[in-house]
Amino acid sequence: MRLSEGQTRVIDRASPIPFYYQLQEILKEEIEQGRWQPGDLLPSEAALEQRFGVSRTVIRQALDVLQADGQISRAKGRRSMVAEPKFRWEATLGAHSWNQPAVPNQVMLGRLVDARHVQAGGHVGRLLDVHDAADIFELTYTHEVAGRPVALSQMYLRPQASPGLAQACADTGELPTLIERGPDAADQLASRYGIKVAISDVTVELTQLNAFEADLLGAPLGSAAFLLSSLDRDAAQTPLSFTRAIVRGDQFRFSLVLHQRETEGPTGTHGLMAYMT
Amino acid sequence: MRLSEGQTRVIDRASPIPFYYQLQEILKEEIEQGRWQPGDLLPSEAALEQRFGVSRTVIRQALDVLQADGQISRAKGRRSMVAEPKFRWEATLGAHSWNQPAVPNQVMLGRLVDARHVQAGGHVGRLLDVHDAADIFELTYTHEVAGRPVALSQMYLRPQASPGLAQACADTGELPTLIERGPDAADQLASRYGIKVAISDVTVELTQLNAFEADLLGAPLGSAAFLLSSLDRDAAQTPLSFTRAIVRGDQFRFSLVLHQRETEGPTGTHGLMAYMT
DNA sequence: CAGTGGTCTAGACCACTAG
DNA sequence: TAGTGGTCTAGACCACTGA
Repeated sequence: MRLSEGQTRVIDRASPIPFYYQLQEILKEEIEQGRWQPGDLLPSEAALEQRFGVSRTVIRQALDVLQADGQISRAKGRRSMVAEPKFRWEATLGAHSWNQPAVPNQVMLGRLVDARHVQAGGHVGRLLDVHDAADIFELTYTHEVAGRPVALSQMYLRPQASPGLAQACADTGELPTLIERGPDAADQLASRYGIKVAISDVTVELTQLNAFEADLLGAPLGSAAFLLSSLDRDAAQTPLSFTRAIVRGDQFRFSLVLHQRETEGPTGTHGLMAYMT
Repeated sequence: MRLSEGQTRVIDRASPIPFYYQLQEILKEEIEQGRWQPGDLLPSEAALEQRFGVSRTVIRQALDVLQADGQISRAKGRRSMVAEPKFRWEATLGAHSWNQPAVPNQVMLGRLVDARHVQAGGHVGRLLDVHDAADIFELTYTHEVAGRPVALSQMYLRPQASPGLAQACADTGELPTLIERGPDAADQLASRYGIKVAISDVTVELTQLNAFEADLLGAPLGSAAFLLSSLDRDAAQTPLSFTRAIVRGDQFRFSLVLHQRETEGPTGTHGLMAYMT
């Protein structure tokens, strides 16, 4: 399957591999070989129909795969574009704790877009151990890097999370105005109300964007994303807050540096998978 | 949009929301409400065409979304089936190190399916700092839980990773036979050759299954998956091995318990997202 | 305005499953 | 063998983009 420069790979119509998958492989390879640079426009779907001699359905199935993989971005009325590489979020996990997380050379901006009371009923209320009639704070953030929206998070906060917060709520009956719209609302909670998280139970899974999420993130409906759920407790195991974050899978990857201890037991240590063996 | 029991939601043809997305929401809700249990067969695509009055294209777009989200499983010749819930992989991340990872109440079986020499050229060779002419070991594993294949990993190992391994290679010129086919190959490396990993650089991103991966995992081409890449180094920063693992996103989620230190700095502590703010 | 991608229809053929 | 999902074709209309 090795071809000299300039030659054009074609779809093998006798192959059992579906056309759309062969096509997706061909285009991915051409992108990786630099035929088009990030930001360049791909040929139109009609042009690809001509070049490969298949129907538009096949062209679009192939582009669907490339898009979900983060290789291209598409928008109505515009030709499809080769995407910028994914952002990378880094954290170092040493012998003691998390340390120096960052998106290198980039600033990730969190922006509070909504703050409100919600009824405690349902899943979140149960997790936070708040009975049905009571209120919970819901704080909605968007997160962007280099102007690109990459994530969306919703934090659900118990009014009883700290004495300071409970007092402020009792005084006003409202979400304390100290939680202002801005990038540092989470820090405000920690510094002004003394909310101390001791244990975070974080779950990472894959999902697809629903209409609300797709709209806020400017991404297509149904595209693949990370779903991070985190239940935070204090040292006495009392639940404080629950956070649900959606991170665009086509824009982001996570990177952890794990420092192993020499005194470890016999468990496998070759990468994360070893722990699953 | 609240309907009484037994009533059937229909597609709103005047809505700007695409038919396939409305349909996917309807079916997801019916699954979550228990209209069908895990293992039950959904109506056939033809029956859904009849019920909702849309073309098969729309039906299939909707089922694509549900499948990628892990809600249903599909197979040629058989009706689509409501899927079992995702597996959950757990680890506790304490003040000191990883601890007690597990798939609760389940055993995850790693099985070595292939072991061979490969040329060092390319990406992996550069990462492992091995020059082009030399060989690298490639160990391929599959991982399954409760009989369901959920992951696939390939470990690339430097022959120079430890004096013991280098000696064994010099003796035989082959992959030492001590690495036998079986679930404990990674442990063998640690215990028999004294390979000590000090630092693991793990990257987590989203990808889609290629033909090779889909075949080994018995999953559809192009379905969403986690891609874990791990570069493992010893205490002197010398690269030892590189592992690339594919974990089915429709079958798996990861769960971490983070124990925060009281002496932490001012960084936000409300869940993982706080580190991104 | 023409070009383009997003969505939808109505068909077709095939390989696979299960009765 | 009948039913089913996987793939593919050839059209259509729309909303949006950019010249």
